[in-house]
Amino acid sequence: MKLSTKGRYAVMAMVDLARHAQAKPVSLSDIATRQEISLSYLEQLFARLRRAGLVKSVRGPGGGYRLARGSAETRVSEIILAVDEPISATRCTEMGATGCRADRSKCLTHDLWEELGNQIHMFLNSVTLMDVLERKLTTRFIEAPPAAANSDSMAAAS
Amino acid sequence: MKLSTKGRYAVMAMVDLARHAQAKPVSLSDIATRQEISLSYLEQLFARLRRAGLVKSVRGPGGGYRLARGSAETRVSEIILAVDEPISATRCTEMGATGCRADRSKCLTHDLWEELGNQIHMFLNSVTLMDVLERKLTTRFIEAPPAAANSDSMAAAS
DNA sequence: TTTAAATCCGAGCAGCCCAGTTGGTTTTTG
DNA sequence: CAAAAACCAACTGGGCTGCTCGGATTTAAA
Repeated sequence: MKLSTKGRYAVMAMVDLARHAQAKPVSLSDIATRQEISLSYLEQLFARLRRAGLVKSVRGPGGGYRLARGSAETRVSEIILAVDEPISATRCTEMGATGCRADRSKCLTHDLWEELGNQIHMFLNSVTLMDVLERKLTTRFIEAPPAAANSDSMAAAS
Repeated sequence: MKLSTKGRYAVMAMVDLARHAQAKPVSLSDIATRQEISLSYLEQLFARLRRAGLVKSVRGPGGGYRLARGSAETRVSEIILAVDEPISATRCTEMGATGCRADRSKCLTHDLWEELGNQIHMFLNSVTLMDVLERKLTTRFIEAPPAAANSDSMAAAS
């Protein structure tokens, strides 16, 4: 889960697409002007989205893009995974299955990043385009600070 | 919450520091060789960590760094905030308080990124250095996929 | 049938940040 | 004094991002 601005642009565009979905497909130039993203950049993003099966294209004048599935069936996580390179975090980069597990001293933080990645993915996977449109963001995660609530850090100095 | 590899290096180093904490302070060159991070880069990171009040330095031979607080009182979120530039996400960049709220059409995704940022921060804020050392990662978040469990996406194509 | 709207495609490019290097200076122990 | 360490500032190569340019293909409308 890469989580760069590139993915954000893609999500913005897809939300825009879902919002303006009608009988006619939506052209990229419309999205470009509405979202203030360069047309050519959008083209590159939608090339990936199409290959990932998230949108369908209609060529020729009056053409454009449509969601391949419904807005309630398209998850934000899919969009980001489609446009961002996979890139496995954690430094102990894919050196085989157990490569990093071998010497634990170097990868003490391995589990941490893995778990963080899971958290992010599960959150984004729980949000659909429709959720974003209707601003129904699932705040069903995390209820209260675990223990010894530190309020907001940045306190104790010297 | 920037969440780059830079922050990961800092956390790796801090975990290493917490692990090898004894009577004597830990030198950066020790951490550098153990974690395979360049010494000078570590110096830059620890300069920030020191300014943030997370570590204390001891100069001269036999010197090094110590955690300013205990490993159970140092949260991962603090480390990342210390080394990464703040950088406000969401494109509608800090144009005043209500700047982005003004035209909602452009910032349909605003709430999404904000909520995602909250999720990440809350997770990292719930993990201390001691938690990482003892591999007690709080899996107290998220219990089950919300609804219509889609297992793992990447399925439906044409 | 021509025209033009749109998707498609590939190459290239300026700017930024990351991770690291270099070359010091200061402090402090032995 | 010598050496170990923290400190400090400037610079650099490479990679990614967001974008531009110049096309080509498809196809609806005129």
